[in-house]
Amino acid sequence: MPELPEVETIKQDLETQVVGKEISKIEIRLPRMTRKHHSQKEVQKKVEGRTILSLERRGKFLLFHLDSANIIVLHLGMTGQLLHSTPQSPVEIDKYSHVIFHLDSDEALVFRDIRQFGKVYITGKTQLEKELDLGPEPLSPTFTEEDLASILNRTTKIKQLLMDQKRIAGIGNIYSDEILFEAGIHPLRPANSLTQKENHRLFTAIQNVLKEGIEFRGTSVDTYVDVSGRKGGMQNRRRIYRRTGEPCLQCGKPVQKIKIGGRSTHFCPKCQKWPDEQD
DNA sequence: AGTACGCCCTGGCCGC
DNA sequence: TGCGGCCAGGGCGTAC
Repeated sequence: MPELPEVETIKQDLETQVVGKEISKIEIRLPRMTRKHHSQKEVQKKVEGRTILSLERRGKFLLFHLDSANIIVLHLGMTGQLLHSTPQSPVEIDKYSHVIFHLDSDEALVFRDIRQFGKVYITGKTQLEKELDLGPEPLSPTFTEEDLASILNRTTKIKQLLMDQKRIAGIGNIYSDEILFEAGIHPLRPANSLTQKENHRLFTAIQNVLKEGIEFRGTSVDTYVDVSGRKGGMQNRRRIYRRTGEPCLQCGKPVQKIKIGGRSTHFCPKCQKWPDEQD
């Protein structure tokens, strides 16, 4: 599942490879991937012949700023991949290759997505933020511990809150489990029950875990690969996610799995306690 | 308004 | 070998 570190890795790689290049043609092989409010022709008209001026990541979204008032918005969903095809290493087009951006000099960006939860659409600069409707960027220098405290001011379970894109952008199921383990906070805790000390630990864990994810080029626990088709390295540094039954790396107790809001949640029952159980 | 939940989609895995 | 059933889950629409 591409979350903030995976999308950031893709963005940084692509920046050096496609900025300044022209999109000669967009090939939409599965029209439902461009759902939203656009016809295929409308998308083609707004994209074809345009140059990619810059890339940006916002939460789990990858944004292509064009030399017009428009922006290509891309979300990789659960199983999405964005592969850079070059004449030296061409990408094979298969039944999961749903959208292809053809670039100058026989290059292309291939949007592959097995489960089709991803999407790509065009929007204008002025309505971008309103359409994305995202909370603050956790790795932004302007994001403070006080900002986090104000986000936590509600009864929602902390795990669900960390995954709520409207409250804080970019954290999904893998990194929320990793962050809560790192902070020593039980995933079922009401967000507003965290002490100031725990709030501080959570803030630090968010920064550290996400930065580590970027440093190790993302988590390839499912289908995630970078623009060259290579796996990340963060799955080997996972401390809790999908380690059900395995010993906790801190205390040795078996890692437990529960469902929260329909999502599998992994935690250590000893290291992630409720406050009144703490010694 | 804020929260909860079913649904979309497909491959992989398990048991019979 | 084949097949039904279940699991994985981000975000969106709908219901309360």
